[in-house]
Amino acid sequence: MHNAQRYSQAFIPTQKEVPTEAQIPSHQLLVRGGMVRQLAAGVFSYYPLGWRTAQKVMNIIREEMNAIGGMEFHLPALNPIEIWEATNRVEAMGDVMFHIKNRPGLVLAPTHEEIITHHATQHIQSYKDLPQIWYQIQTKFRNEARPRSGILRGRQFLMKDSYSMDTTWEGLDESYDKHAQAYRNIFTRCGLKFFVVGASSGAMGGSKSQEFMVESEFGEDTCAITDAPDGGYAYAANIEAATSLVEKVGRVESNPPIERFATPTAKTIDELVQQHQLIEHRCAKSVVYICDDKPILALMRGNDELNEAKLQSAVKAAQLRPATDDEILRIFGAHCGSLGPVNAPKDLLVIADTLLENANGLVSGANQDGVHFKNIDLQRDASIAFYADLRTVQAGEQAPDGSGPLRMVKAIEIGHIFKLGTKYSVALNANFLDKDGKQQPIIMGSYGIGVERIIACFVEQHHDEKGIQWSATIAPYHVQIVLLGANKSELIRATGEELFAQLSRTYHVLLDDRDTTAGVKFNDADLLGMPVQLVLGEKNLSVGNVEVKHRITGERSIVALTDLNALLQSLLGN
RNA sequence: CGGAGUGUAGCUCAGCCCGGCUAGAGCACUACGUUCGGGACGUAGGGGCCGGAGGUUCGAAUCCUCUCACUCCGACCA
Repeated sequence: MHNAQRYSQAFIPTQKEVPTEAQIPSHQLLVRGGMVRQLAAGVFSYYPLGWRTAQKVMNIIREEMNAIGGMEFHLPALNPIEIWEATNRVEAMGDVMFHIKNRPGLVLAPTHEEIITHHATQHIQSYKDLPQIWYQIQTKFRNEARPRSGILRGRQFLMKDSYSMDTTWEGLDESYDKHAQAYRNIFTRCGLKFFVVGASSGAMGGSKSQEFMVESEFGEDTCAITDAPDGGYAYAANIEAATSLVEKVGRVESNPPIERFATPTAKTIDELVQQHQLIEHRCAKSVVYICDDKPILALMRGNDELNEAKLQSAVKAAQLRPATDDEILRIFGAHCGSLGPVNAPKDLLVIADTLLENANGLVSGANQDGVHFKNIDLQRDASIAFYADLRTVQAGEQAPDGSGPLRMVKAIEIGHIFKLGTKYSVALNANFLDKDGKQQPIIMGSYGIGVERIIACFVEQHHDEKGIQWSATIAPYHVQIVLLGANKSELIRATGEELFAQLSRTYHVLLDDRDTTAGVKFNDADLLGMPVQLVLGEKNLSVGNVEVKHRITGERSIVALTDLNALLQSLLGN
């Protein structure tokens, strides 16, 4: 990478106006700083400054991947469709996969599990060939229905993905853990504040998976987190998995027999509570879902919200959806305001949230319009197939590890690690001979990082009203030298040249030698956001001093030229 | 893919309802001069198929139809 750049010869098209298509700060600043430019929806050109940062991020990734034994590949974006058909993913991807119109046998690769596995099939023969970690940092193509948020969600994007291949499940665990640590190193070196959550593996197949997340109001996932005293995160979980410490409803001492009562105008829990002076937590709400074509009644505490993902894993359903009003009427003979676990249809699966475990003294619908039961004892009066955690946690509840009240935040996924298992190796016959001469499928893992998301998330986390505040690790340049009145002062010109030459031996330096006013240069410097600005002006320089501005803290100090190197070292950590 | 909105100069926008001289402003750009430590000022300039196609009309940036693109909300999201 070129270490020394004169601004007067560079292509850095900055602009004052915020582009209308850019809606979020990172997108706005990257465009205003002349780093990226949108070409079409979800498609971006990287201009030289933006590309430098992208390359620095990719180099950090590369170093950390190499450190865990990764081998870098360069794989084709054009893929034969047959390979994707072998794993059924043409169908699974559906519209997300780009197909080539005038060459129907080819598709654009949305990821590379198939291609990697294909090459493994060709070359991996023996357990002696394993383990391997293969990775690539390349452009992927996904026909997103709605690209948005600048480079956060595009139709073509830079992604690092790696694939581990092991002979044993223990080996997979090791490869997975290596990646988990490498990812922490990568995001930390890039200067991101992030957290890790467990995740469902979704359509990828496989078992364990974790997502690396960055808190952002522009995120597409919701997570429950608690803050740690050190400024990091203590507890973190996707809302689909998050739990909290909430007291169970439990049992009350007096346990009279079940009793019907009329509730003609109570259709909701709130109305029920209000009209009949009940305790909300002792009302049991019935929610009906159709899970793989079978109806299921899920019993929730009061106004607790059911989480579909939790329900799905509790009943191990491939598909599920809320039952329609018609279906409910047909199944229960009552409308949805009056459903309950007592006298439920015979073959109906009834499950309940763990907060209701063995509770009594409950109120719930009687499966007859306008009628509820009170004094329900779930042990005595209902037949609950099993209890499971089904409820969505609420902000303010205590985290399960006791680390404080939960905050609900939006988050952006910047990395994802999976234990894939043998899905792809089996489908594509990627086998090896073990020590006993037996053929076994390779045990795989798959690990992705969104390169551009790192950049966008970094800018989201590190900017002010003037511009970006790069960390030294991924800044396009470390130092921006601002020459003031160089056309009038030989001293400034000469000193500038000298510093430029000298500093670029150690740092990446941008020399603002343009013939323009100080204000323009200062504002561009703040917008571009190099961590250190060196301001060379007549007054300071005439007594052997320069001004050093630390972009991140905004701190300025006047130092003697002779002390400059020491200060730069402390600011840039080099 | 459903709903909403926007397309006029490199960028941000006005003009459109209510059709009418050569289509405007600010920023940016060019030249000259004055400025020169926080987006300076003056003077003079260059730059437009008013997203595209069709229609209505004596006349369309403006009205109608179709189409394309982009943005937002939703659905979707390894």
